[in-house]
Amino acid sequence: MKLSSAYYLNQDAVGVAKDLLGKVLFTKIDGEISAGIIVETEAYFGINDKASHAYGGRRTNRTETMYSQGGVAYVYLCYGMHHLFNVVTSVKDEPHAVLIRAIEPLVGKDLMEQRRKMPATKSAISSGPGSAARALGIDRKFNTKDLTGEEIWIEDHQIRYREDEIAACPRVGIAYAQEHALLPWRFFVRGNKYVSKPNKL
DNA sequence: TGGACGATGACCT
DNA sequence: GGTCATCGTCCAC
Repeated sequence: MKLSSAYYLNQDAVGVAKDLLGKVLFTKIDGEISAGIIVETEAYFGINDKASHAYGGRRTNRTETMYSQGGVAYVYLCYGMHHLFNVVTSVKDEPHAVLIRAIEPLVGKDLMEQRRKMPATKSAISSGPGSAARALGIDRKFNTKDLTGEEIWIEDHQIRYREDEIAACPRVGIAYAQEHALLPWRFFVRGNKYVSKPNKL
């Protein structure tokens, strides 16, 4: 049920990004559990990906997390106010990661409503990477945490989507990545209301 | 050591 | 469609 450490050693972050759709992301904070179905992801593919923080092999205090062996959380602050959560994949020193861009609330909806100060019926509660992380209570303290531990983990609930239910399109907010901005490394579940905009092809 | 800049979202018209 | 909040990170000085 809980994804094992072996799952995260996969060296194909694009494949993992697609495979994570339908998996369930859990957090347990102060004994309280919340979880959501992953419905939107983006792959950041190693040192040759211009959109990645690790492009060109850049190694800094922040990016060091991405160079860890797969199976840890990479969380960083974006625009001074949003915590973005990534799943680190692949082997040590290969900085691949998958950004979780949206979840569908599944467990602990009341907790999410408190954190987001809006009803769980409203799609904005967990739509977009900043909102999804906040709904689950993920902040910078989760950076480098083990994804097979007791605070944050991912489960396989046998939710499977057909090929035609999954869309692949260019990633969001990375215009600076030039030609790499067009790579279809964003995946989402078609028609799911929690998918962030733009949610059409 | 300072200043530009985000893998965004909320609220406005 | 437009504006702007807000701060850690990175690199040029």
